[in-house]
Amino acid sequence: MSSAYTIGHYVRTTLPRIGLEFILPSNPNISVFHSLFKSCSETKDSRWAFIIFRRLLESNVKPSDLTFSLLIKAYVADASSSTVVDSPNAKIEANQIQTHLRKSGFNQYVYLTTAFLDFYGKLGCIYYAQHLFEEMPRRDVVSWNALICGYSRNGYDYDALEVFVQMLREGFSPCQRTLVGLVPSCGRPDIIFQGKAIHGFGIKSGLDLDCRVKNALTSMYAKCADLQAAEVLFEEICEKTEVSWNTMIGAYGQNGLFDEAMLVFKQMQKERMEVNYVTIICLLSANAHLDSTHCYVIKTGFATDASVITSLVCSYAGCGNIESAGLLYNLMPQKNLVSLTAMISGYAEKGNMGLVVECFTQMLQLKMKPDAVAMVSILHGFTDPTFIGSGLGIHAYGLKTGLCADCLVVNGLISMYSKFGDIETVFSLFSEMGEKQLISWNSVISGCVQVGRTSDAMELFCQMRMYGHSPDAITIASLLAGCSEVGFLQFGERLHNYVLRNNLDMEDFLETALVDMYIKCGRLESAERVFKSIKEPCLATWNTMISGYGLSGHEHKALSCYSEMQEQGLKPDRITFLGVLSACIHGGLVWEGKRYFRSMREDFGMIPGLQHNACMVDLLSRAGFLEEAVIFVKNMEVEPDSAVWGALLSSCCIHQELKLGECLAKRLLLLDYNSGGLYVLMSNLYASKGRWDDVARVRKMMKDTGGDGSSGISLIEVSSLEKMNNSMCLSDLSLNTNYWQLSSPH
DNA sequence: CTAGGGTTAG
Repeated sequence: MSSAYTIGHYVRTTLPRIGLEFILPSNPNISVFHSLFKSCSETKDSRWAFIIFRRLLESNVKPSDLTFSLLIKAYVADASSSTVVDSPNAKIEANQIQTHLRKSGFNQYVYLTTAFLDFYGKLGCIYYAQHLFEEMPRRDVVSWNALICGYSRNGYDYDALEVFVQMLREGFSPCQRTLVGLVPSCGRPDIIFQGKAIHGFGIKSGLDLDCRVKNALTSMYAKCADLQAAEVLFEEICEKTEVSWNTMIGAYGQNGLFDEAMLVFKQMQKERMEVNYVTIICLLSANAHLDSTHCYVIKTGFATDASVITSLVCSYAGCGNIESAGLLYNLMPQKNLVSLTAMISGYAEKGNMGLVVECFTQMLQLKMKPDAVAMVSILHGFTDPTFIGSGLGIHAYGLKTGLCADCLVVNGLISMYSKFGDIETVFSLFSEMGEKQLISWNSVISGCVQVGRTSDAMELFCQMRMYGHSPDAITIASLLAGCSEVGFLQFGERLHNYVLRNNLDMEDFLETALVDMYIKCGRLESAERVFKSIKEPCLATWNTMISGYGLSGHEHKALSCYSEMQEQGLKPDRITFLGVLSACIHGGLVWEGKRYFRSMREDFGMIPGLQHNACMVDLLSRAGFLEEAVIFVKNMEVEPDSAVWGALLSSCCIHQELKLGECLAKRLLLLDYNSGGLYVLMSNLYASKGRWDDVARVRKMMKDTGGDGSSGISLIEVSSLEKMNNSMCLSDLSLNTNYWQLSSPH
């Protein structure tokens, strides 16, 4: 025994560098191989396990059941790290070992088949596990546990529950481990009811007294946002382990209670609990102060832990500090899919698609297998039609690899094609989807609104209700945006009512969408009412209200709204200034406009963009200061674009400045600005001077270039009434029919 | 048993 141990120890330290032949005696016996397998387990390195097994067969040594047990243990010990799980070899090797197991007849040992079953579950090969289980002539509680755990950890939550019921029916008595494997499957709002039943079962059987069962239950309730239940369970645990504490930190973090998470962490240290790497990961996901946590990681020596570094990369990338994320990522000796995906999503958020594509290439070079989440992160970056080529490429990659079968990926594709304006592809992707989740409906509805097909969005909304989905804040916000676009006030009001009656979470974007809808539909008072009801409007909502006042011709209200916003301690952004400046244009407030334009740079350090400059040109020229406007354009730091020249030109129309107008029109044509608007303006300009020949000439030019202006569309609300009523009677929006009759058409 | 990457809105 002692010599075997020595060999094992020797192997552990030197195996990777010297060949196996060097260590093996000429006539090795079985115990030598056993101790080699043991050392693989100890070092959590299964890379040599298969080679050793081959040598064993070559040496004509007959394996025993213990051989297989130790061999599979070597794999399972390594399976906790992701390397063996990601390795395609592990699956093939396990298959081969299993064949030998059958040949030698040792598969009659329940414990050996169960060990394989468990390993297949850990590798994610759940169908192999299932198959093995079905083939087993005899099973024990451990076999059932392994199958339940396999289903559970691979996301087959219903199957896990079903197997549990079957297990009870066949008269097996669950143990603590059964529940520990099963309970994580119930951490979903749709099956928390079953989770509570299991909890009850645990109480009745006394199995819930086990700390690990209680940990799992705590986490289950936290995942369903039932923090009270989680707290009660946590308190109930007599001997809390570090896992219990981590679970509670995670519970608060997942539900946005960051201060509470921090308190639990402090309490944990007070109780002299040992902080482990999962604690750090939980803290990071609970929005702990990034710099301090990073320091803490370095001081406590967790900086060598790959999972911790991965989490740090994710946190830095998530808060927009992609530089720090990149520095850390580059220092990682062993890159992994999660950290690289975090990098991709950071670059995508910043719109740096060059680097996104580079990361994707790196992913393939490093032989990582992109999964659905990685795909979605990449797709997310393709924000406009300039990326159609790369977007199609990624779509093709998804088709080839089978990743497009994942509805996550299809959702990503739907929103990408919406941004490309390719609504036909959106529809075909959507119709080919099997089970359509709420998020898929939302994606396609928002896609319709984005490309200006509001009536299709409404129709889809009806269908969505027919399929039994309840709209959420995002559905409503998308539809409200559609209402704003076509001025569909009554539908917008119904949506508002739906929000109020169903206590939908009044998130920032929903409030903003409501205010915007009322403004665009010409209901300033309603917009004001909604705005005043908001406790703490966010910057976007303030911006909407400011520009709304401007749009409605209340420039002074817009400006006082702007001051009020600053009194609330909010800092304006570029969009705020667009609202403020356009309000000045509407009111002809030249002096004020100039002041705000200056303030943008002097008080807030923002460099005015093209749009801000166009506003100034518009402001000056409309008010008749054409000469000053021209000087302003000449002094601009950025190259003027069509909007700037267009603003000048339209003022020439108002002030009948023919010569300047002609000069500007030429410039615009040189900019390749070939829009009907330009010809219409010029035609009007000539008409104002009575130069009818020129009018005819411009009109002909317009026809020749095919730019006959965009035809106007008039929308009357009543025309959509029927469609809307259809939608309403399917939803509980229509339950209140009185409202519908009482509200007079506006 | 606890844990890290993602989607719809803006």
